Amino acid sequence: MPELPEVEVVKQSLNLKIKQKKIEKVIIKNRNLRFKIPLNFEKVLQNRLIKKITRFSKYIILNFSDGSFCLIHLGMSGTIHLLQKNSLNKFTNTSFYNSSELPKKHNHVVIKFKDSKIIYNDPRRFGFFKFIHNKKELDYRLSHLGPEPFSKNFNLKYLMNYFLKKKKDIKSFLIDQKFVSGIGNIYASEILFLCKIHPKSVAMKLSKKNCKKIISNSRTVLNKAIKSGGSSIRDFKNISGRNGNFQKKFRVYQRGDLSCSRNKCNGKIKKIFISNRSTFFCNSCQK
DNA sequence: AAGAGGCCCTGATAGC
DNA sequence: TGCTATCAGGGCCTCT
Repeated sequence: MPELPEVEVVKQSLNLKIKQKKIEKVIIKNRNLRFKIPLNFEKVLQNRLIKKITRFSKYIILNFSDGSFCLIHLGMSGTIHLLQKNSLNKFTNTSFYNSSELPKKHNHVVIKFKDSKIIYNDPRRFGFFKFIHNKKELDYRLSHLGPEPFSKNFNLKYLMNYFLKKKKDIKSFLIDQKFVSGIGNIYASEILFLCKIHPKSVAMKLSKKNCKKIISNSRTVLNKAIKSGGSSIRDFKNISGRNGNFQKKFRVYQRGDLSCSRNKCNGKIKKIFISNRSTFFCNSCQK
């Protein structure tokens, strides 16, 4: 669920709240995330100063002052909550998420600072925390990822060349992080709707014009989503982004059987499965 | 090389 | 009421 825009919103919030803070203590309540958190993780992070928080694709990166990093992935259901000490020295939830109450279950990781702490909650445990020693190791860890949609490397030449012998459908490539990184299942459908391209279109058969559309609409959709604070779907009580409003602007995602919202289009939104992932498109204007 | 499929996990929901 | 089945999907893995 957290795709590039949601992760970007969390990153921005973290930069406002925990930049230049020193980690006083780390508490792991459950090590069994996507990758097992090693036993020395708490000690390794302790006393490190967070210089800044950056993001690549769907990864959040804590940049420490000594050149090391902590790589964080939210998986599908990961959320980060911030608690700050009030004047009575009690922690109050000033979360990045709407829920005024901290979730009771699945609070796996706690990182404490002098006056605040962040809590990582993840019911499905598809996310992870990983300590990275230096820039070289970070680059290696992320080296399998394709360019972000915003990158100048995500250009017409790159697409045309990449698609040369690709017989698979375009929708699968949009969510393939090796091709382009940051787009997930929700935004893939939204992007193709704006392009008027059918999700099952064979990649190698796409015209230059359509490749250009894919590039520009990927950027458009993700930028709009970031400006709307990301998308919040399904569990509105707990996972709803504080400013997450983009779900209200979905043109096709989760709109199966509804009429197409495009001007003068009489089509209907259809839901199909591509590689076991739900995919939404208009049966009239997406060719 | 490319593509298909499976697995990890919990919670919400549907159907009986 | 309580049971079971299905779906949600990001990343990584294996197999052909």
